[in-house]
Amino acid sequence: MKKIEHQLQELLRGTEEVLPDGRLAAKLKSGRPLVVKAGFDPTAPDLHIGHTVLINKMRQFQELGHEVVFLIGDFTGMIGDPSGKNATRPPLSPEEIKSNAETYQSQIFKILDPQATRIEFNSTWMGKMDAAGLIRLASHHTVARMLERDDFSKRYAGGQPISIHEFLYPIVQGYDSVALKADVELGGTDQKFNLLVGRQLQQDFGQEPQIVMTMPLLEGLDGVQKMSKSLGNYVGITDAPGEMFGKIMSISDELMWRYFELLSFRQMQDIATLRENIADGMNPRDVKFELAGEIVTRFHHATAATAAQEEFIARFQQGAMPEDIPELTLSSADGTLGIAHLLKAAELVSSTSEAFRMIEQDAVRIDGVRVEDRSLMIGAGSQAIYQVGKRKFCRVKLI
RNA sequence: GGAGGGGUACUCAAGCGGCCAACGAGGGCAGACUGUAAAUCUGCUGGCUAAUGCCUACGUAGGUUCGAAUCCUACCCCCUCCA
Repeated sequence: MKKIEHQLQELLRGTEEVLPDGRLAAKLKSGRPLVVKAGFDPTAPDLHIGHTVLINKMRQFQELGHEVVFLIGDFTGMIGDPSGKNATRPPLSPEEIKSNAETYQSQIFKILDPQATRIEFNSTWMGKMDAAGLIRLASHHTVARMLERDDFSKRYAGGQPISIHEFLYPIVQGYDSVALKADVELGGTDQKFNLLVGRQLQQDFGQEPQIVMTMPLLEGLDGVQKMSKSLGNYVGITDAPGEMFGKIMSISDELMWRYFELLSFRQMQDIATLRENIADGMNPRDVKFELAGEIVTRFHHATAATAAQEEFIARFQQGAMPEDIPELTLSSADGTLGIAHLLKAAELVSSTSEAFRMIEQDAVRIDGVRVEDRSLMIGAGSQAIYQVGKRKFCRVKLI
């Protein structure tokens, strides 16, 4: 194992908070592999790269020789974590939980070493616990402490309902740490309260309390709001290489450094060097290529990354058409079709009204030539590439 | 159970009988600029139509009126205060 200082430096990279202060070094000094736990609520089966910030941290622990436990909260999934939400969340069915958990596993091994990762389900111990046991467990925490949690207190003050079972979520999550004898628990900043409950329960159960490490929630492509599927500002880890590459290239130069810190496996020193290079006049775009390439390689292959970059250069720097343009054959009723209808049929626009707007805004091209006449009729037998804006293309054959 | 306030486009939020497909802001899209961006500037942002124009929309259902998002009635939902 590497030296303590070295381990610490790497482990602290990008972390939001490590509690309690200074205790991590002491744990590391014990010399034994630490049990590092991170729990996942099986609600969102499709991960985006924002979720991988945490998984990357797990990987670091793994590389340093610690025992990483990927805990799937199948039991807690039945409760539905209220963290960060101002409303009660509907619980999942056992079938949904099962299939989501499987999706998780297939996705995380793009980052974690499958051999060295321990996967646990908290139903293993929680499923066996009877009602009396749960009541006994619940006696370890108080309502007042529960209400310290921001979202609970807000809802309580705001007169919104809090179901009793929601109080059980942090308690069960905390008990997971007891069951696993966790040394460290990782989570997003929104998990801080739950993670701290784990410390308290461990102490009650006569264990040394775990170290709590929180990771920031990654900003989305817009650089402002948190990355989330519902906001559409995300990069999914199952996105196609070209799409993934393009999305990362679209982030601002400033945000790029944040992504380097939280998503790249490069050493911080390397990243500092890149910063210097840009200060010396290097094009930030080329550095962003490095980042995009690394991410695409991680979730696909190095060859896919190279291809994505070449395509990107061809398309945006040289204005070439993309290679994989969808093809479509349309038939016309009377041998001719209005441009607006054609664009709508090709799903390049959502309505003919939108098609007209796009034409008026100089956004429509046929084989690279701008369309200016909104009443343009396309004759049967023609074949051309239709383009709306910079990104939407379709090769349409009209018969 | 009682009293009051409110439900408007993707979101927030004006309008309070005709000039309203509905001010403004955010978001989104497009164009210019660029490094692909970001920032900035400009435009667009219900549907149908070659076009004049037509149709559908302001919680729901009716009504008054030449004419309603705006007035009336009933209903549904949300919020605040009291019990």
